Amino acid sequence: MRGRQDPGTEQLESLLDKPELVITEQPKQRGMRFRYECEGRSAGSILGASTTEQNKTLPAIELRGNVQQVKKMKVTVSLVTKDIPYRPHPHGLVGKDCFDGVCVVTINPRTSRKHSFSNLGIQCVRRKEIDPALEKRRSQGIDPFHSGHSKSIEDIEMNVVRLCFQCEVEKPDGEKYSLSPVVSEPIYDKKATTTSELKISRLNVVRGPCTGKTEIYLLCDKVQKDDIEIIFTHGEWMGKAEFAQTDVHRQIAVVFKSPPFRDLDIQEEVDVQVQLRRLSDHMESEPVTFTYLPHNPDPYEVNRKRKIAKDVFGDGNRVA
DNA sequence: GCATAGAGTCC
DNA sequence: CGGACTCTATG
Repeated sequence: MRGRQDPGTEQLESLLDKPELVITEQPKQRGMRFRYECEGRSAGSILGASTTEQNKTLPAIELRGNVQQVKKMKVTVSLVTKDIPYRPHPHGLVGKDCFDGVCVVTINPRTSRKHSFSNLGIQCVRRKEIDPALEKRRSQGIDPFHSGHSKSIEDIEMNVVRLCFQCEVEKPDGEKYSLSPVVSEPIYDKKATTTSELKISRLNVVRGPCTGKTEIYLLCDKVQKDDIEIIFTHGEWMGKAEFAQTDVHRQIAVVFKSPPFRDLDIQEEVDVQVQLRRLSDHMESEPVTFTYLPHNPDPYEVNRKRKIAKDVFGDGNRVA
């Protein structure tokens, strides 16, 4: 920019001049339960977002830029609220390198500019401990975005946090300065039904007429009766199951009626997908299969006999 | 008092 | 780690 001849190179160099902290592996957003202090210390480990069954990854950060100007770096990880302004969160981090709810690591970027965080757990505080916990953060000097810890904070979402990485860099001459803090994607408490993963356990009926109205019992992990729907899909088509909130039994079962399929004249079975969907965040469960059966308005099978006759003696386009 | 669901504990 | 239990808040 600035009318230089080679803006690409200049841009790159200016980037290199300014060290910058980046998250190279986000934390996995769902699947981990926040643990209370009373549940013991091993609060599990936050995994990386790209974790698979075969290959576990970990949340990781990296210092980008001109590392020659950095003697060492101190990274402080704390929890902040999901929404802006990112306030200190009363919940704490426990596990490796964690003390008083905060994780601190010192890194020599000339040795490794990356760091991955293993064995990080989220320890939740009880509601009555929110204020003391926030007071503790204040005494620790943790307030990455200078939110000022605004006073009445009963409206903190307790089921979701973000990791916040603060980085203090020390130059060779001993001078220290702080980089812009970086926040991760939100991490949701698995135990909270408002945000947990949706899962269909089983259906008692998996086949029914394409005209719908089949009564089906669905067992599932805990849902909220006022925030859930059941969708049937097949390609572009979608139908919604019919049920009332009173048909949701203690959060773990739903009795509903299948919707009619788009095509009531199907001649063969059609498999469709059934999913739970949360209204508030559009999260969907893994699908289970339901099979629509042809409606039979032809009790004497006149059409079927005609069809057979056509297939056998017809126009020659069909060969058995 | 009853029912429901969220919070917190226990194993 | 996850199920199940108890306790508590709400209506």
